[in-house]
Amino acid sequence: MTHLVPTSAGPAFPEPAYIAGLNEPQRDAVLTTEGPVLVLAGAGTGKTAALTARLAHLIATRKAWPSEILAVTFTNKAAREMRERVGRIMGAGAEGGVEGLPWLGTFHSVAAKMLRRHAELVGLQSNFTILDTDDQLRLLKQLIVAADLDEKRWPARQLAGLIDRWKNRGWVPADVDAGESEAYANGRGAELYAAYQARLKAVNACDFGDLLLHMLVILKTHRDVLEGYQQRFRYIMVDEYQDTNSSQYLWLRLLAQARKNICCVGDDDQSIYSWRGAEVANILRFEHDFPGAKTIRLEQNYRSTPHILAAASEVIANNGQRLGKTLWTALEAGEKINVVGVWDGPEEARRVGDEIDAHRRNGGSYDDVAILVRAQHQTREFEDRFIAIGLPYRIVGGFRFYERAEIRDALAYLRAVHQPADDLAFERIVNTPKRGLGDKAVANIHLLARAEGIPLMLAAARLCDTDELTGAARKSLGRLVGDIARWRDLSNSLAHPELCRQILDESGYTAMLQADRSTESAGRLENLTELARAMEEYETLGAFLEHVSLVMDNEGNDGGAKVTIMTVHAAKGLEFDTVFLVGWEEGLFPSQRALDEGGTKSLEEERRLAYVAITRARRRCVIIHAANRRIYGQWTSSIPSRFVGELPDEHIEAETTMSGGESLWRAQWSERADPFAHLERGTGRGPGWQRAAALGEPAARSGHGGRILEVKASAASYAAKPRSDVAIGQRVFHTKFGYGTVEGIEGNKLAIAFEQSGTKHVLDSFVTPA
DNA sequence: CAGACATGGTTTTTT
DNA sequence: ACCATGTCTG
Repeated sequence: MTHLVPTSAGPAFPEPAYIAGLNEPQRDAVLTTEGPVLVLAGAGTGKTAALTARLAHLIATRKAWPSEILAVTFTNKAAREMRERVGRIMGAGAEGGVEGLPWLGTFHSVAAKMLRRHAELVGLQSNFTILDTDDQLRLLKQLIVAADLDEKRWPARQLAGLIDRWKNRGWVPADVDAGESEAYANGRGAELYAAYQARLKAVNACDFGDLLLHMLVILKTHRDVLEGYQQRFRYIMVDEYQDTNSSQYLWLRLLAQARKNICCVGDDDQSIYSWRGAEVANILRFEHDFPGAKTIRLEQNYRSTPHILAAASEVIANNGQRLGKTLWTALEAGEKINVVGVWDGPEEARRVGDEIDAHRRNGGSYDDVAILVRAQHQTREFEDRFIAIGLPYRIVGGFRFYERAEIRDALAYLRAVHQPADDLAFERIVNTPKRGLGDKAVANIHLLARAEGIPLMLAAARLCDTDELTGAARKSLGRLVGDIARWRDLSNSLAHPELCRQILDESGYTAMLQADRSTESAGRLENLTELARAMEEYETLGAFLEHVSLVMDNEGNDGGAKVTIMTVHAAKGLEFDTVFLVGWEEGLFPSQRALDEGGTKSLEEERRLAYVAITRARRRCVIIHAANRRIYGQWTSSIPSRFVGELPDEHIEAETTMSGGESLWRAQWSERADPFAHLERGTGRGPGWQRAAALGEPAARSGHGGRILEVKASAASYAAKPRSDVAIGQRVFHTKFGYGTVEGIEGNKLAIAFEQSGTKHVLDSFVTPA
């Protein structure tokens, strides 16, 4: 065991700039380079600053060459930010050269880099493909059918979820015990997992979980490889440690075992990803796992005003299992948190819109503002409203660039060219665009491939030499196989963006989109142009494909200032001057699902989510709850979130837009009384929304009933027959979207090309002939 | 093979 | 209510 003297005392030479700006605990985190260190960094306490300074410090003091440092993050964004900041501190020095670069990246990208070097140890070739969820599901579906299971009863999604969970725990198929296996298809879970792994190997591919799992297996079974990395990585740093899953944890522990210079940064109060395998226990257990570990707490918050910080702290204090921190700030008091009760969803959106307008009139920028929702579907309400009043916004998340069908098709072509054994890619493109190769032809290819144990591509080539296929199909398939071979040759001589364009043209894909005159096809063609352009930044086709499979983000920074609408999850790590926290109602936040099945554990995770949400705000935080909301098309009444009740009175300013309402509802939570107690004898139709619906029949309240009746009326009109006074080509006026031309009529739904806001589908009852 | 109809399932999201 | 997917039918 190596013994190195901890250097927690500062160096004798003048303090470098990267340390000068740090507070005491931050310094401690930077200078305690030896031995295991856990940095508990509360929200907004300068965690990234400390982490980057530490990395810079290790390099600047020559404790390690850059290439001897491993720094892992969870998202590409975090990795990018860290790289940039270290670059700024170090100047050109960090750019590489003889000293190499630090291994800085996401768990998955680092693991992929390692795995490409040792792929053969788990039966893969180093140019293996990394599958995304879509490919994964298609593959699983095939296996489910092959196993003679009803894919309705046992959906591929479920199996994918289970396998993912097992991989997150670091389990290979043999590790799955009967009890776990029982969860799928009467105990055939493990069997299908094994079949899936075999299939992946056969097509020289792995999924995301495999990147870590395969490396874990290699490190466990190949001492030389493990020792190589243990020697190489003198220092290991981990960001967002509370988000690590078991497999990542085991992987880290193996790598850190020899030198024990591991520094993990995280915040147990911000652990919000247990549903994808994160184990808060990893951070709670750190001191136990790494004996002699030093724990450093970063507690000075530089982000939020005292009211916001105090409110957030009070809410999170309701959780049981915590390492505990006391956040404080030197900032001025500022505004209290605004808690606003509104009538319904549309009013919530109106209110937020109005406040943002006011903010703007007072000289604020749209960029300062974020609206944080619990669930993605909540964004629609705001989108509708903001389009109507012309307020610029951006929605973060949702469908990503690389998940779009046309992009995935194009990538499949590239993959088929790059990696001939990529059966999933081949399958995807074999009849896209349509080239007369239907189920029968594809089944034939599969049959031969399976019989011979060869990739589909090869089977297809052989099939063309036989008489198995009829004339047209044979010719068509022959042409495709020939084309792919030709493109593969071309890939050696042609720049890959150009290759991409050529493939899209010659395969008929471009023509297919051009022939499609639907509203989306123009955008799809644009996306493909964008794809080819994006390829220019990568050295090789292989490098590009690796990037795509690991980096699924697409930050379009077009144009001017915009209000940001996103989920609380997506907002972790970000901060905004003004934050609107909307939909704070029981059943929505905390979510019904958390209330129904998770018990205290998932309720505490929801509370951490609330904590993350509040602590995104720098100066102004507005929390809104609505009394009525439309859930799956049904109008439902709801009561304010219990988290609203947990906000301390002295730090909030409550308000309601309903006559005499607010205090009544909030009071129930404030008194910590069971708000459902008086409902028990209600409809008794189960928890959540139904129960809440029984509360005081808000829809019947005088003065407000009118509005809800109005909405109900419009919902009723949905079923009515189409209007006779609108026709295709007619110019109409819509109260939200302005003037437009009718492009299509489906029942009482109209497709209208609006002059201001593009083509939308709207109900005919909302337009008048212009 | 395309287009009409039915079905089911809707928290959070990375990699 | 809405969307994506799967199945049936012409």
